[in-house]
Amino acid sequence: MIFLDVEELLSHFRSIVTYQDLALGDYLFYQNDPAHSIFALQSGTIRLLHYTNEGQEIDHYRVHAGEIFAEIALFKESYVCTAIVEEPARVARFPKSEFWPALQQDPALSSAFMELLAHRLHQTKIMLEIRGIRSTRERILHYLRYMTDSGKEIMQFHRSMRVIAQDLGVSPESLSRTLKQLQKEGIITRTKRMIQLNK
Amino acid sequence: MIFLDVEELLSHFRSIVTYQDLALGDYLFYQNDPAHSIFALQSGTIRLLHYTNEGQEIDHYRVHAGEIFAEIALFKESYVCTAIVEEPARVARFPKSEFWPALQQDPALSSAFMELLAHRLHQTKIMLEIRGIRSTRERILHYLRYMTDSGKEIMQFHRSMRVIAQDLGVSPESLSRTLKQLQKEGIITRTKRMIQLNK
DNA sequence: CGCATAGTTGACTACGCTCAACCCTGGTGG
DNA sequence: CCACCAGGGTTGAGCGTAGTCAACTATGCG
Repeated sequence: MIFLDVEELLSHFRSIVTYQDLALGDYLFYQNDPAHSIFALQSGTIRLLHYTNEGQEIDHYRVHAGEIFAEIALFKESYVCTAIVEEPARVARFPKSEFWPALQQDPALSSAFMELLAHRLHQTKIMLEIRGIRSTRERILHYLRYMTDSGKEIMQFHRSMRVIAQDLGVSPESLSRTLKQLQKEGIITRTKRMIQLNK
Repeated sequence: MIFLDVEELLSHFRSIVTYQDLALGDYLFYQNDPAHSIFALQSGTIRLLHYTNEGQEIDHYRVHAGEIFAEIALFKESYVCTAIVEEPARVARFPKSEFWPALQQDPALSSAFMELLAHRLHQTKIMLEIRGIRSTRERILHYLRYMTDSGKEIMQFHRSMRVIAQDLGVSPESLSRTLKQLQKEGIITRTKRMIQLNK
């Protein structure tokens, strides 16, 4: 049994998972609260941050639909950061008190979860590298090359252009222009919802 | 027993770890090779990439000194990417055949390793978010805020400016100028090897 | 003491962001 | 069935910022 996506994790733990709807501005947990659960975000956006001694907010990162978050809570007594709802969200809650023992008792489950973490780390590092590329053009090309290869020569995207742009750390306008240019040069071909890289 | 850094991992597994020196251009492993070990990089730089069916290189990311890499190999039959030495490197090798059973048999070890992964994921996502900030100035400020808070108000860096610049996805010149500007505005104070954020 | 390297500064350029208008598509209701 | 609207996507114009390349300075090391 191997799960590499959130869906399988959810279905495996359906008996312990509870769901919760949150409104904009809600706090899901506060830094230093007892670390009681880990979560998967079904929809919406959540911002993780922490506060300095002087009370200043330090941004960590945004969590988007489909992501697991607060896994670190598994290993800590209390949350290391605060979770604020940025777009109305639905979260799935895995209580640590049940989730953790389940992992401990089932080596297969444990290694599957570990694999999930390792896999996400890998993906995140790839995106980090892509965002490190200065030139927008090159950044987009690297992104396309990476995406198209995992997706077999072609990349069809369910995600909107503006989300992809955000992913790349580029303005939507820049993305649009650059894609147009690449198309003009014959490097890619585009149709409705897909981009093909021409070898 | 908890390890959150590579050193402790190395010392705990010193009996199974072997060391290896690599020259520029060497291949540590090839994609599709049987996944036989995971590694920690002691010094140098290694580039991970994979090849498409047409033989084109697709960059994944660079591994720098102090990092563990190829953890995914633990969960796969074969390597998903190729490792090329970009700067002469020294690597520590953990053979999967010994490392994996050790994890399986020792729950404490297993959860420590899991924590290591979760922690790295967290850090990487934070850097990803920072690199997503468009304005160089803001990017640097966020970076400083994050770094100084974990490190108690002050950030002293062993890493060179150009490495930090690379970390931020900014040219060294830009970093230099921006720091100077921030200093002029009284937002930071700088000495030899440290930067302080003034509240 | 001098060389090598890291860091800084300057001048210039161009890339990409912003803001605005516009177009196009799909969904909805008359 | 068509008209309208909303939203995402594209284009245009202008500007500012950050990158590049080069020279120069500071620091550390043999």
